[in-house]
Amino acid sequence: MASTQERQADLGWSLGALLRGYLKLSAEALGDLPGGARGFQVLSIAASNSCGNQAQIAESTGLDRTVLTYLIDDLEKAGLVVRTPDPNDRRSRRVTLTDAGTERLTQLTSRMNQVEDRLLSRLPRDDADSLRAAIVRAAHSLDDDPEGVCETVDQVTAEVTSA
Amino acid sequence: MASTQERQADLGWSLGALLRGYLKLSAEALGDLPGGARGFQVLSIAASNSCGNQAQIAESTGLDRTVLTYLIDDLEKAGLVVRTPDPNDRRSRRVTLTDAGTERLTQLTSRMNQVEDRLLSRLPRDDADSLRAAIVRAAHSLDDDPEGVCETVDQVTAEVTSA
DNA sequence: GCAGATGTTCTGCGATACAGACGATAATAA
DNA sequence: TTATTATCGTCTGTATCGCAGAACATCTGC
Repeated sequence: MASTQERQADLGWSLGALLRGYLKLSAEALGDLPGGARGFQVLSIAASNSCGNQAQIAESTGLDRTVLTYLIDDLEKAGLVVRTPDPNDRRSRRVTLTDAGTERLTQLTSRMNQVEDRLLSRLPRDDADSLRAAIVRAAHSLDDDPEGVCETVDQVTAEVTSA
Repeated sequence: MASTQERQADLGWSLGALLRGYLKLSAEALGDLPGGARGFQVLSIAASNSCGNQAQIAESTGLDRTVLTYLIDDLEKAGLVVRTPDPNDRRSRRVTLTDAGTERLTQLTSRMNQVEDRLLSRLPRDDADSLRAAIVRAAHSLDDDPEGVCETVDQVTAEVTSA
């Protein structure tokens, strides 16, 4: 165990490098999906009925609400989602998948799982599986953070955004 | 072991969430360092005499060379680094730390290690240590990738960039 | 009803990635 | 040597994105 003093503080670099690799592979896998990896995230969230309105999608993805407006516009134009007014609160719009969106998401999820496998393909299989699970667990641990570590931050995108 | 079909393809979201958290905490820890987390990465690379010129720094950090020009300008103005022409190839500039830069980097590395600890502080200590090491290992595994998975990608930043 | 809060959209601004051009320099070929 | 090509750093122009703030509709609480 390296002590704090001895370590090189390269977790940030490592996360950035992994995310860059992920986004690069995603770009191929997602083809012309509006918004690329961001669009895929929005579809995934919309599919999990857990959150309907744009504010929640913005918080979950870390995207700015102003960008989300246009991203959802594009997904809607592509016929993958629809905005429907929430009957309980007409200020907010529920974003739900169309049939075409559901089908597209199913295809893309399979391809994105392959992307994840490829990203970690240099690691021993078991290591890759457990690392993947551990990363997901660590990310979820931030959600409960009372200090709100996981809120939207400007620059994640600037460094790691996908085209 | 979830099969590819059953998984949710949320590694990308998780990496983004972790990086957002990291960048948020970094912003506090780095104060007025030019370029924030990006500036810290440049200082770290300049300190490891391994790579001197800007092209190598750009490749390692995933930053665009045009942005790097201005970022290094700012670090130079702050008296933390100096650009010196490489005597062996006068096209390229070696970026080296000044004494003040070395001192600053030492302080900041300590603070950034604390940031990494805080980021994973919701996990059991041993899990956090091994996860951190595994992430760093996985990131380095991309470097050797013959397919060049780890090259500069636009959007990592858009999603995960630091302020 | 009224004041304040919230959800969405729009505008303006700054930061960033990217493509492309440029000049200086280096490496290679003729 | 000379000419061609490639590389490094810089600069310009364009598009995208995060963010602050305003506007509008709507909800909540008084």
